[in-house]
Amino acid sequence: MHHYAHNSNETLRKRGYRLTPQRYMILSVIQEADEHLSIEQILERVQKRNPQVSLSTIYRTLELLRELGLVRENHLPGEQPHYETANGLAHHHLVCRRCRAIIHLDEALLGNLNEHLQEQHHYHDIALDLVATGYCDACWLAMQQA
Amino acid sequence: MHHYAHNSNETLRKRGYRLTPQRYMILSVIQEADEHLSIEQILERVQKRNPQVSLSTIYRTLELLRELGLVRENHLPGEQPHYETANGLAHHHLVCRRCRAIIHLDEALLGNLNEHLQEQHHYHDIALDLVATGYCDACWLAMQQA
DNA sequence: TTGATTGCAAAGCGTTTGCAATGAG
DNA sequence: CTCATTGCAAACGCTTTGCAATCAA
Repeated sequence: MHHYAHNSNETLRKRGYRLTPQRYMILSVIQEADEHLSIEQILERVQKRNPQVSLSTIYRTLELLRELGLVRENHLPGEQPHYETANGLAHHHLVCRRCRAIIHLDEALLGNLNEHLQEQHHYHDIALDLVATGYCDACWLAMQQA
Repeated sequence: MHHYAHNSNETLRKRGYRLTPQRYMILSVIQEADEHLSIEQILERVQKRNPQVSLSTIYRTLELLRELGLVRENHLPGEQPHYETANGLAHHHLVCRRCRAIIHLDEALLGNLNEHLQEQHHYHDIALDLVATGYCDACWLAMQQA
C-alpha cells in the first residue's frame, strides 16, 4: 500500500504537478479500496477525512491521475464510470444486455495480449479492458418464450 | 444489406414490438454505414429522410435495438457512445491516454474467446469489446523529456 | 379500434468551467 | 513570492421523462 502511494507521489512531482492534500487523499482512497469506486463513492470517502474537498476537485484529479496512468477508468454500459488503482489486478466484465447482470472475469483471460499489442503498435504501458455483452441464462429463456 | 434489415424487422415483431417507419429508418442508417455512428450522426442521417424524427425517438430506439442485440454500443473513454450493426465485423480499440489517438484492432485478435465464455458462464450471443489504453509513441517520448 | 409509439418541451443529472481565494514549492 | 490548484456556484450538454397526439397491427 504505502510504497504504491510513494511511487504515485513521485510520478506526480516528476511530471511537474504539485502534491496537494486533496490529491494525496484521493489517491489513497482509491488505493485502499478493494474494488473499483464510483465518483460518488470517492467523494464520500474523501470527505470523511476532509469535508471541504469539492466535487470538482475529484473530477479534475481523476482526470489527471488517469492521464498519468495512476488510475484506470472503467465505463460499463448502463453504469457510471468507476476508478481503480493501476497497480491492482484488473478484471474484465461479462454483462447481460437485458438485466445488466455482471460477471467478473479473470485478468489472465487475455494472456500476453498486452506485450503483443505493445510490440505491434508501439504503444507503451498498455492496460486491457474487455467488456463482453450477451444474455444471461434467465434472460435468454425469458426471451425464447416471449 | 437487405436481408439484414429483413432479419432485424422480424426480430422486432417476434418480440412484440411494432415496426414503425422511425425504427426502420434508424436501423437502415446504422446498417448502411461503414463505420460506427454517434447519436448526432444518426439523427442527421435519419432527418435527411424525414426531418420530423425527434431526438428522443433516436434514444428510445437505440436502447431497444441494443437490448434486442440488433446494434452494438461502443463507449470509448473521452468519446460519445457510438453504435454499429451487430452483423458487421466488430473491431477493438487501442487508445492513447494522453492524446486520445485511436488505433483500430482486428476482431480476430481475441480468437474463439467468444465460445469459451459462452460455455464457461452460460451466457448467450456474446459480443466482445476490447479497449486497450496506453501511450502512443509521441506522447511517450514527450513524457520522458518532461 | 386501441394500446404502443412518437414529438415536443421541460426536467434531470453528471460533468465542466470561470473566477477569486488559497497554498505548495 | 508565484503560479498551480482549489472551492464555489453557475453553466453546459447529453439523456430522460410526462403527456397529448398519432398510428401500426
